Amino acid sequence: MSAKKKRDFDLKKFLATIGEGRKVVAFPKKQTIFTQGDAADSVFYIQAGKVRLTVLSEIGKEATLGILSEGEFFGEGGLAGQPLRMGSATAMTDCEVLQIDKKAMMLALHREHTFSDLFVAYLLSRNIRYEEDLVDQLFNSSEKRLARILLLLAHFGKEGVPQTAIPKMSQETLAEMIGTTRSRVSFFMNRFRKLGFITYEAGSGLQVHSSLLNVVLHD
Amino acid sequence: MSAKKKRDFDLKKFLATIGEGRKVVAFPKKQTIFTQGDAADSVFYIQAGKVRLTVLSEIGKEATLGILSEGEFFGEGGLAGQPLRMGSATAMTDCEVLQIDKKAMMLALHREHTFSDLFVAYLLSRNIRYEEDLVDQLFNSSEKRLARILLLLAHFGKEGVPQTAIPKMSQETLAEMIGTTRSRVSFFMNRFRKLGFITYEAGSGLQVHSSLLNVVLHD
DNA sequence: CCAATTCTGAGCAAAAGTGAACATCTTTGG
DNA sequence: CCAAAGATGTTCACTTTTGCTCAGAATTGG
Repeated sequence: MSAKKKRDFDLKKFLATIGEGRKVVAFPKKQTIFTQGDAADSVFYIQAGKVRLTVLSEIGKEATLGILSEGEFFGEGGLAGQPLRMGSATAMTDCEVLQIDKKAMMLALHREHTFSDLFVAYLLSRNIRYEEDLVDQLFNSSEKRLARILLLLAHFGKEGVPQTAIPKMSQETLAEMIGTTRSRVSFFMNRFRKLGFITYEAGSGLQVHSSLLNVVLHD
Repeated sequence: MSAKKKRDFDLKKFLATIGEGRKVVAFPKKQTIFTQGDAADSVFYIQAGKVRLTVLSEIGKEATLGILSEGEFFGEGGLAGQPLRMGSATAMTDCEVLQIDKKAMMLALHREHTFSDLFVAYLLSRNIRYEEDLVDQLFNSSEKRLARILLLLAHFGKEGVPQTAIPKMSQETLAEMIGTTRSRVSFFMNRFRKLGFITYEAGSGLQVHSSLLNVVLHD
């Protein structure tokens, strides 16, 4: 999308000028970037790779709040005054992230119009996504929620293209994202496969046939 | 809260200087402020009253996404490029809201550091709330979700004070907020009452005994 | 004040979802 | 290559939730 391209360009250009208070960090796949309870004194910006955000409940159940890609921020709660991380961030693939000190970030936001405009745009889009996720939870059954997540994952990064490949992730993770159990996910995945909405052989990549799977959502 | 006081003060002062492209509008209780599908060409800021945000599903089911009070923005989706309202906003009480044209809002954000800082702070806090709502949906049973919403509503506007009065609202609305049915809400409300966690006689105001109700959340 | 509307409390059968177990398959790291 | 760890497909006894329906308050608007 051209809007996204532009954002990336401007952001990278600008972020490079922050100077003090920022650093590029690489995380290998599966590495923890921060953990629930850590001090929240910096913000992250993904330059490459995918990051998974999770939360642990009091009784040790895990939920996945989102999977973020290149060009997205995370860990911004600290800017709003949250002293501690409310969840954890893990690298799903090898990642390169820009870590920006809270103080430097706030200065940059205050100093540079363009940057602040872009950050506002990012926050707005994030708001919209959370709102949609919430609406999905309020309205839909777990079967529909699974269908929706698969469709969203399939469109990852692509624009217009009827992209169908889905980032490798376990049924357990899918279950955590839609708030149900793994056995339920397995059940629906097999149903979708039998109906021809998705394709996969154990282990091989997952392919989503968007136009077909859409049927589930609007049944 | 002093942070909130400060924000209100600064915002009001600043918002007054926008001049063109803004106007104060009064809505009587129950009046619609905008409807899902309307053009999204302005943003609102609540000066007084409470506003309810709802979404209608394809099959006509309604969900309540939030109840906002003085000092909060809504309808900001348009700033992110959404051409139409994705939900509806209704005055729950008599309201006075500031309606700001999208264009004027964007100019103001771009022009005035302080304003942009405050708006970013608002968006961050909204993000956090949505995230919490989503986590709540992913983790908790409808009984716990109801307990949480009651606790949140009880703390409306007050700070520190063990406030217990809850804005008048039907069980139907509560059901819409937590994504369950009214009869379920009725069932749990009676349970909470029998256990002494809340107090209400049909029709009279609802009182929440926070410390007791908290037990439900952490059972 | 009354009629109409809206809210509430209940009950119940049917549907959806849970949690745990167990037997395969796959992947991964020596 | 093999053993261990991780995923997946399935089953099953329970729980929870839904979707009704009904009848009795309570509220609201003339």
